[in-house]
Amino acid sequence: MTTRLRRIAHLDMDAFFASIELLRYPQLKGLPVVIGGGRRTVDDALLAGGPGQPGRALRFIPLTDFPLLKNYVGRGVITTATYAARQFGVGSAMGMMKAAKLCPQAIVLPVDFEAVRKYARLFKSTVTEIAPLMEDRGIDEVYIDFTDVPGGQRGGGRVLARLIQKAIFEATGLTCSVGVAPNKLLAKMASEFNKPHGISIVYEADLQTLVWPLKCRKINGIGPKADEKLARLGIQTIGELAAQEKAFLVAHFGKATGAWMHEVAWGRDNRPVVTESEPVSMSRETTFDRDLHAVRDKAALGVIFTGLCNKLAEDLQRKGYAAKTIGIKLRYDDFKIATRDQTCEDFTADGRLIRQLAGQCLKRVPLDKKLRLLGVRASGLVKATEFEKLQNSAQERLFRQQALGLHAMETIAKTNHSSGQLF
DNA sequence: AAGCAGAGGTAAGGTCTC
DNA sequence: CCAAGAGACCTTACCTCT
Repeated sequence: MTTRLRRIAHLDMDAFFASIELLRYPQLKGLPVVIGGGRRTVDDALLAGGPGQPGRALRFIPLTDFPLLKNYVGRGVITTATYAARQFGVGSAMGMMKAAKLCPQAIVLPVDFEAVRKYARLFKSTVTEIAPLMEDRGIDEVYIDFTDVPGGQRGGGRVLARLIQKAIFEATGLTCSVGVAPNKLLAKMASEFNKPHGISIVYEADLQTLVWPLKCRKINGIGPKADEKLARLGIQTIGELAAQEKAFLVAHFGKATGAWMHEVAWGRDNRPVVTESEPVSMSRETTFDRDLHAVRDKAALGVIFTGLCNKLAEDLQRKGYAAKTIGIKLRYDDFKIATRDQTCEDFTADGRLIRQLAGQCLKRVPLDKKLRLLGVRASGLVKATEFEKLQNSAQERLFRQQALGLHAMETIAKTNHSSGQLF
């Protein structure tokens, strides 16, 4: 009996958001379609025409009635594009205006978050029914530990990958790509090898032939900045990265990052597949329709700021968390970002208190330039049940009640005082 | 009294990902 | 004026405590 090979799969849904729209509007199959545009509805953001309310019975809308990218106005970005649209160089995170220049004839649709969540639940529950050790990696991808799943070793994982791929298609009508490898790092790369609707199986011995020729940028964790720095050092491919002394990488990228780069270039990664995790922070942020001035647009900003705080408080309460640290984020018209944090004595999920703490942060940040974005963040989270336990412990209780009482009074006093001068 | 080392917390900025 | 929103994690600096 041979020992079992560690087999980790990475599963990535193909053009997830766009494919969901193609299920709803089959007449768009094969056409360039982009999904996105920020939080606005398509109707808000378009100059003229459109199919009306997305999500209605629109199967039979004539093609001429769909809104076109060339008519888009606003500040959004592309979330996903169909493969037909990608032919034109349009892709995720690209500004809508830039995309409109590349492919003006593309049809633009808003994200239907409800549908996306529904399909995400469906594909993930399909996966866990077959292979229970699944790690959630956002809305449209997961890692799966095949090692001990029946059939997970056959064909290096190909048999199980095909089974899961088929089950997902039957449950959702959507396709995905799967990579199976000895670890998460390689599995993630492998899932891209045969996109869309592909499977690729990678063994340790494939490192030099399949991985080393790839650009460093293909490593999950090496983004545009690190890639550019590597390029300046004359390092383009993962193989070239693997050829560097660890000490050299540490000297240029720091102790942690340098050592990590050396490891991943050699295909080494022992991170486990993690099925449960606690959130570290929650936030709400919004980009304004136009840049706002801290003094001139004081009233509008105040309304937005309070709204963000209240939404964040709702999020915390709905998910059952309280926060110890409240922070703000500003993006100025020149795209520079400023953040401020404030840690408080008690954990809170209260909109008024969050607004007050965030207001204090706002006083510590320069407000001379126009603002493009405003955000509020809660960190230092604790589960509300734990929070209540703390509150209910006999000695803590009295103290907390006194502190809360004082805080409430302070909050009212300070808010009344400061709301007039902030904006 | 001053200095140092290590741990741990807070704050600000930055990078990366989907 | 092309460049969203949400979240995780890293680095550096600074402070406090021991």
